[in-house]
Amino acid sequence: MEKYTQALPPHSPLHSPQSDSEALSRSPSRPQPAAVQLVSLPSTLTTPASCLYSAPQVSGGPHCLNPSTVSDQDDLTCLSWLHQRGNLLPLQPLTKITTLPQTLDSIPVQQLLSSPAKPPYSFSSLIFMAIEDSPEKRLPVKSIYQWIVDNFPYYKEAPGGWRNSVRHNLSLSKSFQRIHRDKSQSVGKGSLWRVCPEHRPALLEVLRKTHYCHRTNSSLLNKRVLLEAADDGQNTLGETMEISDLDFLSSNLPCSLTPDHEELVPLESVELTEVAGEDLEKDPLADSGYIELHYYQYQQYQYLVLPGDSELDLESVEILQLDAEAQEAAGSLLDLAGGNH
DNA sequence: TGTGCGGTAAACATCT
DNA sequence: TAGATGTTTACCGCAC
Repeated sequence: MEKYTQALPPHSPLHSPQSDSEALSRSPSRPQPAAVQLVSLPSTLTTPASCLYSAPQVSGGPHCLNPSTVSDQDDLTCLSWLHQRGNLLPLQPLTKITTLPQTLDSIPVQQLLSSPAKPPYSFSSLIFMAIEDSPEKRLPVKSIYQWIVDNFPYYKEAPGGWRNSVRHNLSLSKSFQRIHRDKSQSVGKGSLWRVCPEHRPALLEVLRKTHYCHRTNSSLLNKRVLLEAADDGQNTLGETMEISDLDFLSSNLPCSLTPDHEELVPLESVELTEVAGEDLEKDPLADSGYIELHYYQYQQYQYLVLPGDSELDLESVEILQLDAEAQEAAGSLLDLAGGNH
């Protein structure tokens, strides 16, 4: 069993409604008073699907989210969450994830991702992410293509017209600047493209909103459905459940199947070791302006446990994660977090 | 209904 | 010369 913790600023501008994304795996629900939420997160999927659940499990992953490490980030343009997630596919395999097969373990990842959905991100966002994900923060158009293909398999099989759209966006959008290559180092065709610094916050905002909109539109976020499924001893997706306390884990039902005969985590066999168990009684960060998230690993699933008195729901957590990353990327984490630092 | 935005297609020019 | 790259225009659908 592994445990991951990370502290996040609770009052970001994103902490409001919710966004979506990898969130597929963490279907949101409003927390009951003094409740602990548990979310099982399949973690066996490998790239690119793993990014759906990668936040806590990628090595060094949360560093960009942890305010304590902000100062370690010399590069304020860091979008290392792109690296942490591996990609932003979370929004893509929605249909796949929501229709988990009988036995997740027995289904090849490739099959799960056989027909990825079109990413909700605009081409501007895709280009932005691609460029930001590059070490030099500048890329030739060809590398932008490659990044998109690598991170969004949808485009691997999509007709070539999207490349035209990428070029169209690069040329048309004021958010991107063309940098003429030094002839001395001219290798290959074309110029390098970079993100126009003054438009970067706007791009981040668009990216965040895309995240948000997609999530709020997701049926996965329908708490009622989840609760009803729970009442039936079922878990709609094997992803989210809401419980009153941790005792539930050791005492409640064995896993049951969803109407789709999805295989769920056998809860009765889960042993959660709260490394810092007292945290659940009183969050030592309660007055610090941060909340602490507890991640547990059990077999192929991960569990996220929130303090019961937290006013955050899972969507908010998701939002916070993205937001914290985006804020840091923008170099304005402290400002957006309300100066709790 | 008008407007803005994003996606797509196409034509054309330029560059390697 | 071919293919990649860059620019521009036009059209469509959607959301507000």
